[in-house]
Amino acid sequence: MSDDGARARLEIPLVLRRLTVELDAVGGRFASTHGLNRTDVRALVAIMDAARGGEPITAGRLGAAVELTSASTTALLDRLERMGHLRRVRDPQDGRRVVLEMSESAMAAGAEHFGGLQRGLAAAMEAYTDEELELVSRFLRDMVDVAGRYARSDGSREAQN
Amino acid sequence: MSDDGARARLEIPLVLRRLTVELDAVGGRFASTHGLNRTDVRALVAIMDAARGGEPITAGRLGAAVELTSASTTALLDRLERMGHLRRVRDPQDGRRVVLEMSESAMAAGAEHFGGLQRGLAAAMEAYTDEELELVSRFLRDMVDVAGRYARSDGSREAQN
DNA sequence: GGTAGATGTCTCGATCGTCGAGAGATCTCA
DNA sequence: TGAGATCTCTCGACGATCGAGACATCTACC
Repeated sequence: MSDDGARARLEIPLVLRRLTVELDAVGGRFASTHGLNRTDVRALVAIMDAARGGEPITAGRLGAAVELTSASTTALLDRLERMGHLRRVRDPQDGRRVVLEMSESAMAAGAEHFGGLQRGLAAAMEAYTDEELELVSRFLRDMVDVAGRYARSDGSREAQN
Repeated sequence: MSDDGARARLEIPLVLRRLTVELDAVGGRFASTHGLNRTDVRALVAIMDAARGGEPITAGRLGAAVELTSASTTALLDRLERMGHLRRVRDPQDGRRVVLEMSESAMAAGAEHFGGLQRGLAAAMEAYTDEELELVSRFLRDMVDVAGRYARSDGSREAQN
């Protein structure tokens, strides 16, 4: 192994964590400029992700995603609905469920805030070739898999490969 | 641009966000297994980072790092100190300052929890060559720079290159 | 059909984290 | 030495979260 390779192996975990700190700070700034707290932002992200995936999320599943009790989830939704960031819609298929729809204004605010970051990332990626970006993308997906295993392992033993 | 390259350019921002979500979840699990909240974990990370850098952090600088008021920072430190995760030490050079030292037990708990993740990441990196990892590391540092600019830009205009 | 249990959301009261305002101690510099 | 700046802490208020439980709806079995 070359010295540079050894250095990269040590640095990458550190840089990954710094990256999460910085991206978290971007979210924090979005929160403060819109009068939201961190939980609210995490919830909006989860709702937007679900909407992008085609299947809007329900109140209960949102609570699980952001790790809140049902009482806290209700309060969270009250806040976001009162601010006009989402609508609660009764599921016609299952009258117990409440499905969540983000408002157009919330979508626009998100696009406005994170669009700049998105463009910055795109600009930085210009310095890389297609092949390099494919490699990076594959690497990042590997990291997501590893992190996902440790995030959800039960803690009684090491996460498995 | 090849199709795969175009796809990677679209995917990388998404994967980056998924990665932050997963790594955040790892931290959340650490929090819940140790009776901490997310702010506590962010604070411990900041304190540990500073300690690793050689210059232990002060109460005020920690508050700035985790974006809390001085009142909240005092309460945060009270919590962590009561749990035995840190010690407050008066700065002999400046009697107003309180420098923060993590306890050995907190360091050990962190190492135990995140060591598994670290080993998982190292194992995943085995599948890559030194040159590939150097590229990935460089790419991630670029992303940190971009994110850092957007995290700290004043919002009145786009962050500059 | 009807009933029992499971499921999803909400309400209520209590607790804890965060804030704004300001006090007290210490440092800096004229 | 004194005035202002800086750093941390205290106090009271507010808001986010929780646990327990109520209520409506769905599912499955008789």
